[in-house]
Amino acid sequence: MWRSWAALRLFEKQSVCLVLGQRMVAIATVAGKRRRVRRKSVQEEQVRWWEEEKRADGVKWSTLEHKGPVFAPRYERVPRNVRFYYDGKPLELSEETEEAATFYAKMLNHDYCTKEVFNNNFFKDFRKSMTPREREIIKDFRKCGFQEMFNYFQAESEKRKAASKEEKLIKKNENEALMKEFGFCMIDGHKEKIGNFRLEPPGLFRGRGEHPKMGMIKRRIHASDVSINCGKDSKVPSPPPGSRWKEVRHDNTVTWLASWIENVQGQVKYIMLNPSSKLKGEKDHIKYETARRLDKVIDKIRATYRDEWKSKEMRVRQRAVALYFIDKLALRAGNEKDEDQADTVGCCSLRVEHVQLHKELNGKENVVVFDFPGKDSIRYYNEVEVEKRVFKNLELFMEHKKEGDDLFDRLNTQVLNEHLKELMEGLTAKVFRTYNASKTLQSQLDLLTDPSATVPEKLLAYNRANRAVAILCNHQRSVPKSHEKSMENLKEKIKAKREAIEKCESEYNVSICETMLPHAVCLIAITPMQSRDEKKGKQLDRLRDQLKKLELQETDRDENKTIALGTSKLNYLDPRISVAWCKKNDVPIEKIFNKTQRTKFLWAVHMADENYRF
DNA sequence: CGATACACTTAGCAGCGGAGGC
DNA sequence: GCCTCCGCTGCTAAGTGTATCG
Repeated sequence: MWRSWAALRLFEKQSVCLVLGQRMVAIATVAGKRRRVRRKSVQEEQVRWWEEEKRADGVKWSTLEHKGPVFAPRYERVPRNVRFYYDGKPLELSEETEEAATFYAKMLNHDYCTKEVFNNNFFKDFRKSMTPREREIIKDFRKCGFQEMFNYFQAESEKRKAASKEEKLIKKNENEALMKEFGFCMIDGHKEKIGNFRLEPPGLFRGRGEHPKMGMIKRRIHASDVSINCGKDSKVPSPPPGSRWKEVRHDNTVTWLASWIENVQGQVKYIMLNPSSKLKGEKDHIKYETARRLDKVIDKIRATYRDEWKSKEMRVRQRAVALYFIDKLALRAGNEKDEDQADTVGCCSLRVEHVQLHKELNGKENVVVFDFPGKDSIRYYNEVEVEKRVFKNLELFMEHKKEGDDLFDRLNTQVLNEHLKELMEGLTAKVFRTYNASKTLQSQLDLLTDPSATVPEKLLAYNRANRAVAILCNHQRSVPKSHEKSMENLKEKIKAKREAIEKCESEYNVSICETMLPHAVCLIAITPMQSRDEKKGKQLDRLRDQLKKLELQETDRDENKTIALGTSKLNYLDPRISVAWCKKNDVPIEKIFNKTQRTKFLWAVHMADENYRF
């Protein structure tokens, strides 16, 4: 029934090996029948944490040992003939200044360099990095010439691409060696993959949207900036020769291995484990279990907030309307933000200019038009028909307010979350997003899956269900540069395939006619004739299959051009729903989860059978 | 009580490598 | 065998939410 169990098992093993960083040799015969997997060493498989007891509160691990982070490669000066120009003339720069100049030069063909804020911020920091003499000369950004440096880096990049196989292999091996040494840690006796074991290299800060700090220089991180977290009795990672860590601590109530403070925004950055790790997997599992608990009380919560639309207290009304938006539209909570960040909002931080009320719009009544920059400055635009009571409340909330005023002036995320905590243990605003996303996937799959369909058809159904979630969560992407072209190519291919089918059909008909010749003539030839027919018939079937697949691909790609499916798959959809769907519908899991996703969701593959329901 | 610090999840994008078409 | 293009992966910014501070 489940054809791919064997394949799935194999995948698990591969994933496990990947996680453990072991070498494995898989031998496959030509027929693919005798498949043996040999391990170099017998080591424990990945922790089956989902079969273990939960740990006492707050403590995240007992032992933790690692090698510390990998530092960014040190700066190498550009060749002497690659020069920075000022006012049309070459100008020799000190090492530090030159490095800063290369940050900008590398981005010369980027959109960022057309933005005034970016250029101003860069130039300000650029001047800070200069020697007094340089600062005396370089006073006007418009007189700076980065082109030669830019050309140099382009050429270097071309060179790298054109490198020989051997050179590339050497690079690859070096990388793997680094990964092997620094990419893993030992935690509670198990080897686990680290997520980001390299410190962020210096460069220019690339904020999203209209970020006031874009273009500022993100400085190089040294050992003296880095805090290390590891087990008390473990070997402390060694800093580069001649340097010391900022601090070494042994805090087992947190999950990070190293941290530093980034200079542009003053935020703490961390080195943490890969999503495949027990620590992350457990947390992920809990997240979905919380969302499932919400399912049990959601009717009551909805009834309550509808009731509260009528409350005497403005505070309660606002809370109830906000919660309705969060539930119905999957809006984010909307924490307050500082002035020195891009101006984006979520539910609680909506301002009056972000919503428009229409008694009637396009044949719908009581329409609220949302139009605001959300996370990552992605535009949220939605025309929503709402209950009359909500509409009336919004009119009330907006009374006597001007642009820039908060829509929900008696509400913030802390207040909202405190209220939610009363309704259900562990309930916060973001649980609604997880809940509605997973719930939507489940119901859409139920709706769209035809059990008798082919695998490609089922996959289209799955993608459409996934897409419904991505739309709900407003997971957008910019239309890929190559979209137009790739659609054309696909159409071309489809045309060609149709022609091939026509051709094949006519040939098939001819050969059918041939077999209808008088028996006597055919007797001797019957075997070859039949096989030729069979061959044609099979070819025709295959071509038709291919055509169908292409057509499905066309639909899928076009529907997907501005929608990103990955984010919801990775962060919002209970993977057990997908696993169960695959098992039930005989779709190989690798058709919907790539290798990374399978490693991250290994727990779900084990936990869910075909009857799992969210 | 509001501000700030901290920890951790969620997000889109760029660059790269390898599969698949010619 | 070469080239194109597409998906994967790494990167790091930008959110959420709780704890702690003053």
